Amino acid sequence: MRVTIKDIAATAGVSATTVSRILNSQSKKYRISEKTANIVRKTAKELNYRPNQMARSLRLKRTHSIGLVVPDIANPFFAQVTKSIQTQAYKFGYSTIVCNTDDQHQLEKDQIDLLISKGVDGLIVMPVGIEYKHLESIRGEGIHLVLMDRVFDDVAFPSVVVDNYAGAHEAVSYLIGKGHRRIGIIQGIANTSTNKERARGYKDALRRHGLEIDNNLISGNDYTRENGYIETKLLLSQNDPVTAIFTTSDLITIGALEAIFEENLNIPEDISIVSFDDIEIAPFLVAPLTAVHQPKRLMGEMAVKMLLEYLEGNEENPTKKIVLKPNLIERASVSERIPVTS
Amino acid sequence: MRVTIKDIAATAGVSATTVSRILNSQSKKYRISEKTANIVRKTAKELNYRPNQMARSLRLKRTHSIGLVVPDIANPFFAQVTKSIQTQAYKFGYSTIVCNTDDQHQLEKDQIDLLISKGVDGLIVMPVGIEYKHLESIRGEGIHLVLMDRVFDDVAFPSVVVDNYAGAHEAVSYLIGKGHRRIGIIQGIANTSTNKERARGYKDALRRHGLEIDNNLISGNDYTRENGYIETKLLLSQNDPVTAIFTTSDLITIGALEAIFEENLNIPEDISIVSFDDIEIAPFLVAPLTAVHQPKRLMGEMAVKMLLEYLEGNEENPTKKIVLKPNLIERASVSERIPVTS
DNA sequence: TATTTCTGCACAACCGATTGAGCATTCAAA
DNA sequence: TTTGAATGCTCAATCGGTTGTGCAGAAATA
Repeated sequence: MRVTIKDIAATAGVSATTVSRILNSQSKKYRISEKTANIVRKTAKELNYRPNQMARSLRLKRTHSIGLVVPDIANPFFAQVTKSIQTQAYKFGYSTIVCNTDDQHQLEKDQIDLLISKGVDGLIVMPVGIEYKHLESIRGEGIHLVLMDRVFDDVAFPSVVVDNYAGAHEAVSYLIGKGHRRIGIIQGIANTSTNKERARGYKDALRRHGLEIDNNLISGNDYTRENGYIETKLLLSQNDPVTAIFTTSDLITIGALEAIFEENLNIPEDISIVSFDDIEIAPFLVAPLTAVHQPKRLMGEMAVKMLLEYLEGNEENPTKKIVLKPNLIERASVSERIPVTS
Repeated sequence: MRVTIKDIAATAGVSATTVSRILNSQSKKYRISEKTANIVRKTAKELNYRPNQMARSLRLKRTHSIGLVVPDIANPFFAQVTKSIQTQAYKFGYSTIVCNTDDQHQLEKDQIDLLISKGVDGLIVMPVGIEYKHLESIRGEGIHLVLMDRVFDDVAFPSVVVDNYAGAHEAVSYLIGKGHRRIGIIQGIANTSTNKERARGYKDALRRHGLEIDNNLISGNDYTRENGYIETKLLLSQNDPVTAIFTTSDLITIGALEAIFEENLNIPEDISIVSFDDIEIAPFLVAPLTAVHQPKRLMGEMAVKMLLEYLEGNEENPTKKIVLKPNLIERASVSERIPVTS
């Protein structure tokens, strides 16, 4: 049997109340003598006492844990954000329960329910991103959550995101600046905010430079390597193929690399790529990626800070939004082209 | 206020006991009429009841959550294992609380204490790996834990590991078979089981092929990219430099790649590499890595299965050990050499 | 000496679930 | 009609903490 506060009380010859107060540093407040306090602390140590957080949480209605809902922990982008969140939360005395949704809406709902059942004080969610009714109902119950990475157009949640539009715009403008005219895009999950913004950035950049938007060059529907592979294969097999691709995630890019090398093409000589995310390994890929860098650690830290401010009641604004600026990192996956006027 | 079992009892006009029994599918056992059961189930749904797991766990002494202690979630190897564990655990109705130790012993101890306080039913630990007193004392308290990846020589815990010796032996033998004679090794954290075994495999492979062990070629002390970078720089600057390096983790390898390209050397023409782990991205690095593949998903699944068997009392053997075979995946980071007889 | 004020601690309720024991009522058997 | 067994449900204790209130005895004041 694990040692409880009662065991300490018994061996120290005081009441459980007293033990509790001493161990919670409330001896002064409740006028408990230093002598008694010392005895209790000593026996607690001797018995190797470990407070039962379940009992504590039940009474206090605080678990000091947060739920983290993430599409895919094995994706390096999410892995890095997760680490940042976990580390930051721990610093403030919170532990993190991690759930994986595999970008499945139902799983997301189930996992969130589970987390709430477990009594998490709040949630950081990187949602699948198409539906949000469940999130609204949760907020309706007074449970704090902050969204990360993906948000929703028609409803405001507290959130930490990157300016995906600006990032994409910069990426595509960069390609245009390098002389590329036929630029493809491989999109992520349709209807997610990240994807919509990145696609919008892509189109606006083209338009701004007087280029036409060719729907044949707009492809893809998932942030996965598989999607990157397939769509690149297709893009490369077109009549007037692209000279550059804007891939909307590093995982997509990896699939693209696979396809490109399979076709015996070289990067950046035959085909240029600008990617999104800029995971740690991006510089060390076959083609060191020129990529839009997302400040993953910062994002995680801000999300935690924001959530904790809500939890501690220091944040008034119920839908605070933080938009971080991404920045383009130039490496070696883009070549200069002499534009061919068609 | 969140809706409790009492609320349901009140609106349904029955006792809390009855509600509890119905919602736990014990209506038959306790002879509760279908009529009552239906009413209760209906009102539970209507009130959007979510059981309070803390209360439940307090009473049942089961939280249905497991603690996962991992050195670095952002390391793709651990990220993949973590995902596998999380997914598998969820399948069996367990959630996973993830803690990061950054390979710091004190953090590991603290995090484990915290997890136990939170009432996890069991632990899967990838320990820093040098000290194990805290793990023994935990086991002494009757808390189940299974070790992964790293284990200890002089004390037996239930564990899931890979045959690091065999993997290393195969890797180095492969290099020798390709004609390499001056083969360096960049080690991970000293005194960890993984590192000791891999180093032993390295040495035995050399010896077996009649090669001398040159201590100048044995370097490194951490599974990080930084260590890979530094040690490779040093290896390359020796008088009679290596023609091949056995890097004991993919993260080390990435640092090595950095150093090698900085020196304007090519892989595999100038220098060959065999790595360890074989993370998902390994095929897409500047040099597609020939690497010892660890079955990450399998490892995670087995660890979960094993832990759950202990938890459910189906496993008698208190120190069951599972050793999985790694296998060498050939890609393009090793070249053939004509051995120079010195 | 009587009264008030501290000092130091304990009682008991509570958080939200689970569970062994028990209590009416109904129905069948004797 | 009485006894016994089902039937259908409730009581109250429990898990391990936390907390408002209260109660002695000692010290201070009158």
